[in-house]
Amino acid sequence: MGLRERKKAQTHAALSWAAVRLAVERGYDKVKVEDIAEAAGVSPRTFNNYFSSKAEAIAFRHLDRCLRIAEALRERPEGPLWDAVTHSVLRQFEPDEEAVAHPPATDAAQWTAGVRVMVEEPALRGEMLRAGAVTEAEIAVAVAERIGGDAERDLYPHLVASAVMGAVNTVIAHHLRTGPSVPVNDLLTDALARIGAGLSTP
Amino acid sequence: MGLRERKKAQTHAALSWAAVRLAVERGYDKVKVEDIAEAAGVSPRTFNNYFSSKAEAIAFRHLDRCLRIAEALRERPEGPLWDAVTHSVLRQFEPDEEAVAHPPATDAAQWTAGVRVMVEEPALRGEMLRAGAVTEAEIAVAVAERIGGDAERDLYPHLVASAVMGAVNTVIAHHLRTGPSVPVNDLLTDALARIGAGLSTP
DNA sequence: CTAAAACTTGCGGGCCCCGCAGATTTGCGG
DNA sequence: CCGCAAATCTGCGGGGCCCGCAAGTTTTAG
Repeated sequence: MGLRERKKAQTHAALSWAAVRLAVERGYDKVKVEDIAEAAGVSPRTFNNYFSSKAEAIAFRHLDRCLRIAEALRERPEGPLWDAVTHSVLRQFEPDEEAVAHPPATDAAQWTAGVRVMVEEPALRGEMLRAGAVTEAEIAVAVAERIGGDAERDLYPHLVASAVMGAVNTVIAHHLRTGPSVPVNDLLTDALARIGAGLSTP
Repeated sequence: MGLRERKKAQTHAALSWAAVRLAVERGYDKVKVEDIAEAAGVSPRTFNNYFSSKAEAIAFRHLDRCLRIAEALRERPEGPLWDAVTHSVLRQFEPDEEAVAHPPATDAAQWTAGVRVMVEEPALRGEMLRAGAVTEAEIAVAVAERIGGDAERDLYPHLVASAVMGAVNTVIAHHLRTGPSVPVNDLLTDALARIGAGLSTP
């Protein structure tokens, strides 16, 4: 990868992390695109060369994490489908090197509180759901590859993908509602097992 | 219901139907809020008293249809859960009296083509997914009521709701992709049966 | 009939997002 | 090391969206 692409990736990341941090700290609509651009060290105009909206910049962190599920699924083409799915999902909920490096500067409680408020923002919810939908399409393709189907014509891969993302989203929401009394991993494992029970390969 | 509320409901419907019709005919970003307001016979300012964004006005038709699923589910508290779910979903895909009355003026093929283009619009996708999420919450409450659980604390109702909406969304997407070669009802019945198999009451 | 409550509308303003064109930086052979 | 072509950054300008506010108008209730 040349210097050019590396710089681009850096700016991309810097912008999205800055967007998340500021929105969590101050609240979504008290952050101007100008602020995000400044925090990332680029001009306001450049912001929109990287993201087509403020919400997209924030949701990009979510998209990035979700897409790794599909990626992990591709890298694990052996074994039963639902084992691979469960493993691929769980892996994305381990502590992340990049995550701990980027958005510190607040204690955990205050941070989660800020996140809870932020994800209520309608524009943001829509954008995050869209990220989930993009991921779903990727997972569907990965599943189709694995079982030798066609993501264009068959319903089954999309059904699986939808079930997976549904379980993930539901568990995340449940976790944000009820707090960390039950480990996320256990919830995910349980949810995926239930959902997967009805979706054995046709 | 007083005159006041009836007029409000009328304006609400007029605005959303006009928004859909214009967006399908001309394309999302060639429709200005001003146009929608004019088509519904109100001032541009009034539009935003009813909807907080252009996308929301269009997606409202989708939201309305989806919410009827939860409503139907409540009205059918007897029998096995998944029978009731399947029945409630299928009912919303019958021809609709209001639907045939409002957006005519084009042949079916051209209309679906327009819809296909429209739903690609990112802002709109997000808003429609958000409508699905709102519905999901409603369904979760309905399911919790039915099985005597608590939508606030239990995961299961949300898991069911997510699975239902996932199946519905997936089937709709599949139908838009592949055309009307297979009846939607059959796809829905099949998808719900598969999904439901893993989610019998815990 | 009258007063309060609810709704509509125009105005003003802030912000977002994008097209365009000129300056700047990077990649690549010579 | 040089200089050119391509990619990128930036400022400017503008269209459009959305909302608060303060009349003006309609509906409701007593």
